Amino acid sequence: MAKRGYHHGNLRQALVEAALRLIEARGPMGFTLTEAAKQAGVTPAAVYRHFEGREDLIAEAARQGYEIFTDVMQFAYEKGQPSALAAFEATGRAYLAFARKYPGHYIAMFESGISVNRTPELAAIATRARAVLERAAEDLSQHIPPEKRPPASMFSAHIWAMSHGVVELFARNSPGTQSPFPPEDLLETGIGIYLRGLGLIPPDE
Amino acid sequence: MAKRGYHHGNLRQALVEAALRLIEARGPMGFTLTEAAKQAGVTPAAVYRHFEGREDLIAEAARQGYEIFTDVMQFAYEKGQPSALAAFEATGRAYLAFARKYPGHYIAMFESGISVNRTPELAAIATRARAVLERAAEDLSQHIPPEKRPPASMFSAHIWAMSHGVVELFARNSPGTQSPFPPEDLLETGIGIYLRGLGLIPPDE
DNA sequence: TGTACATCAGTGAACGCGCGTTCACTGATGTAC
DNA sequence: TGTACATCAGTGAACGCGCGTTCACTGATGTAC
Repeated sequence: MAKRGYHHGNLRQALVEAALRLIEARGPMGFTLTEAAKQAGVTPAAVYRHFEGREDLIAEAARQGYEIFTDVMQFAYEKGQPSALAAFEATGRAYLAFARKYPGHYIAMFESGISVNRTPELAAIATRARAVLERAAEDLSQHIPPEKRPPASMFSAHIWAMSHGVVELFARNSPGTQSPFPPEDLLETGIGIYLRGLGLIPPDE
Repeated sequence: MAKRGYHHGNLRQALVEAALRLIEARGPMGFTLTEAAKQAGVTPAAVYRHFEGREDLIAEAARQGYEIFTDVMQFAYEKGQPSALAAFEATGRAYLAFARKYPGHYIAMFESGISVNRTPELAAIATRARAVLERAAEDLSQHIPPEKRPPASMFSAHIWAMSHGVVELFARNSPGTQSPFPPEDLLETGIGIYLRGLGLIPPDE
C-alpha cells in the first residue's frame, strides 16, 4: 500500500484505513485528519481531493463498517438456518465477533457521534443491518405462542442492547471495568438465560 | 452562583458544574478547559488553582457522578427490601434513571475515556457502586437452586450490560438509533424476561 | 512511435483559530497585634 | 478599633502547538492525432 511516486494509486481507501487505525488507537476524537494524511504518506491538503473534510472521512469509515457488519450478521443468520434458534444465537455471537475484529469500524459506527442519517447511503446500510437482526428475531418469535409473544422488534432491541453493553463495558481494554468472565461467555450465557425467559429453551438445559 | 468580585467563592464546584454542562452538550471530547473557565466567569489560568489540568477536572466530575450513582443505587436497593426481587428490579430502574437525570455525569463516567483507576478515590467509589449491584444480585441468587445458580457477579454483569446498552443505544437523542419503545419499558421488559429465564419469576406472569 | 495537450491528483506554504499550560503579577481577604 | 502583613485566589499576557482548511501551483498520467 506504499505510495508509488507522485500519484498514490488508491489514496481514498488508504485514508480510510489510516483513519480506522487511528480511531482504534486514539478514540473517535483523538483522530485527526492531518495524522491520517501523514500515515497515508500524503499532505493534509490531498485529503480534500477525496473527501469533503474530516467528518466525511469518518462517515465513510462508518459506512464501510456497516457494510461489513451487515454481511457478517447476514452470513451468521444464514449459517444458523433452518433452525430459528441457531440462527438467532449465531447473529448474537457475530455481533461481538465483529466488534472484536473490527474495533475501528465499531467505534466509527457507534462511538464517533456521527449520525446515521448523515447521508442516505449510511442510513440505508444501517437500516439493512438492523433488519437482519430483526428478521432473526421475527423467525424466532414464531415459536412463541401468539398470546405471550412480545414484538420481535422489542426483543431484537434487548439483544442488541445486551450485546452492545457487553462490548462497551467488558470487551474494551478499559482498565478497571474488567469482568472476571470472558465477554464471549458473558454474552452467550446472557442470551441463553434471556431466551429461556422467552420459553424458547427448555428450563432444564 | 455568579462570581462575587475578585474572589469567586466556590470556583472549584462551579468549574465542575460548568464541565458537566459542557460534557453533556458537546460530548466528552468537545469539552474544553477554556470554555469551562469562561462559563464560570473566570480566566483559564484560574482553573489551575483547583485542578492539575483538564483531565483532573473531568476525573472529578466522574468521581462526583459515581458518588451520586452509588447513593441512587443504594437507595433503590434498600427501598426494595425485604424482597430480593423488588430490590434487584429497583436497582435496574435506578440505573436508567441516573443516566437520564445526570447525563453529564454519566458521560464523564462511562464515555470520557478516563480510567477508573486514575486515582484511588475514583477507584474506590467505582468499586462501591459495582458492589451495590452485586449485592442485589447475590441476594437474588439465594432464591435459585444452588445446582443451577450462575455466579452472582455474572448476572449482575448481564444486567449492567443490558442497562448500559439501552442507555447508549436508545436513551440518547442520537437520531436514527431510536427504537419504537421507550427506554424504560425496554429495560423493564428485558430484565423481566431475563429474570424469568433464571426461574425467578413464574413463566405465566 | 512520437508529440501536444488536457486532466487531475498531490504539493507546500500559508491562514486563523482555539487549545492547554506557564508565569510574574495584583487585588482581596483574614489574622496578629 | 485600627494598622501591618501574610496568604492566596484570580489576572492577563504570552508561549508553542497542532488543528482543519484554502489556494495557486506542479508534476504525472492518459489520450488525440
